[in-house]
Amino acid sequence: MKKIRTRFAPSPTGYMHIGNLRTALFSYLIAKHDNGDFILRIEDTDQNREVKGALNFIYSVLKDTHLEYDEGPDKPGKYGPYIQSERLPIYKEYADKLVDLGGAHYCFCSEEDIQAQREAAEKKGKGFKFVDPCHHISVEEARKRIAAGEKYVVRQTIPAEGITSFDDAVHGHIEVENSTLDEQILLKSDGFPTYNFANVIDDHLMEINCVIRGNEYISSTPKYNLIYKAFNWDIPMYVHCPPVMKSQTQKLSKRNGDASYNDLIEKGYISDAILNYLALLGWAPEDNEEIFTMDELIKRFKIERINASPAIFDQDKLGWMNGEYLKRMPLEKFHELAMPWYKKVLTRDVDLRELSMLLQTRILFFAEITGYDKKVLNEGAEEATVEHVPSIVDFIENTLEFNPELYRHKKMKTTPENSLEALYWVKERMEAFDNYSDDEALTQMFIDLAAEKGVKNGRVMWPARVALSNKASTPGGCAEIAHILGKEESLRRIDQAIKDLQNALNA
RNA sequence: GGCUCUAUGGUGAAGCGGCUUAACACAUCGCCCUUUCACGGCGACAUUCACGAGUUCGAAUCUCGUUAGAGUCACCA
Repeated sequence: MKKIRTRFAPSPTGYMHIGNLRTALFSYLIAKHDNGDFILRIEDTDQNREVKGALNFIYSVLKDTHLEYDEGPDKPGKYGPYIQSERLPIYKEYADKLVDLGGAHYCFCSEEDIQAQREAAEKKGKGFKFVDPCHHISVEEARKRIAAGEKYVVRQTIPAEGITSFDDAVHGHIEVENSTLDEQILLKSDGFPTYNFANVIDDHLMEINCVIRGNEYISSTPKYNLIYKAFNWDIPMYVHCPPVMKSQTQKLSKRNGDASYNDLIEKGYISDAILNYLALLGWAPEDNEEIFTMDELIKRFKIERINASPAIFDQDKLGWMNGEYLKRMPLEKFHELAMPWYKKVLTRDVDLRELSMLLQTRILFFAEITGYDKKVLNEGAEEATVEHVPSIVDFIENTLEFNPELYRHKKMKTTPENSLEALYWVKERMEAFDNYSDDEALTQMFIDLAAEKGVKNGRVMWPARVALSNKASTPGGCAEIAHILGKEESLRRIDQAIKDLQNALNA
């Protein structure tokens, strides 16, 4: 069998859609599974949509996701150039050839003409299908008019009758009647090809023999096949991937402000985790494993196991997977990644390594350190509401608002009253204690204290933790927090808590 | 509206005609561990595969229809 060649062909829009990235991943995996080539091609045939810097953006995303391509604009191969706007003469040449072969014709209709036809049809309440009057202009005459400077487009010629079919690796055999196909424009009046034409020409010229793309191209695939046939070229294998949805009825989209790859990175998700999660959207391995390295994915990925139905993007599961990646990495690595996030919210001189140790098993993604905005789509509501999730470590930097009710805990058997008593004990012990960087010694100190007073651990530890944080839940218990805060600050907070509690109880 | 695709729990999904009284994972809810939260451990969570016919000794699995959703019908990709 010939070496498999797949391609990823994004438009430079400056935005990496999750569904798009997933298509790139699948293309990469399919190629590499069989030791094939993965090509990057830039589809920039619409000059109106040019976005500056978008090219570098694509390179950088592919780089940090480790989707390494064998050929691309910045990695020349023998099929270049890999940017469509640099291939204009090629498309012109093949368009003319296709006209000669009877697969296309020149058309001189203006957009206004067509628009008028469409409106007339709509008025009558009929479905519109453009019937091109230029069909009957002979090639010779058309070329004369073109030579004379008339504006024109090249339009695909579709046989009036017959059926065009193709086989899709995920959807099976698909048949369409030619009469339902539109005679789409192949070469625009500005001399640029449309996507519909350029992708066929390029795929053939670049010897792409396995085309992996989104589901939305299924309906135009028969038209592409007609072009392949007119040229008498080999038809590639097709793999049409189901869409990635945000809900049953809505696609994930930029317009709705849905998460893109970059948004996820900005929230502190790990790129490996994102890719791992994406692989599982619409694809399933043979066994029950879910956490895979890229190499494992390459080994296991089989086209037959791509699911045909749409997949809903589940933030919760992504979060879980990201958490798994965080837990599995060495503490050193976690600490290094967490550092920039700490810097955004913590200026106090505290033991950040200790903090990393506590956070590694507790956070799902790094933005939990700084706090973040979360979009909540309520049942039936059109607009998502934005909720701010506070930082998980906010109590370290700032003294949070005092609330005596936090001291009341049924299971710990604590009340504001007996907490005040416990805090006197705690204050005395902590003043006499010095080894704040030793978690075990610190914990032992609390345990001994409880034992001496003849109470359960919780009776002294719960009040201590609340006094140190003013929070119902914190990463780590009183010993860890005292460690992080250090002796001086810890004592300051205990004193403050005692004062606050006294005031509250007197009032 | 025409054409095309899809349909297993809240989510991702396994299942490919009998081994299924439907795996596994996320979420949720219990319980245990425990100085809170988390981690970890244990357990609960679809009598049923959108619905209706049909084929078959036997169907989530095959066929047809219905319904629902999505895609497409641009000088966008």
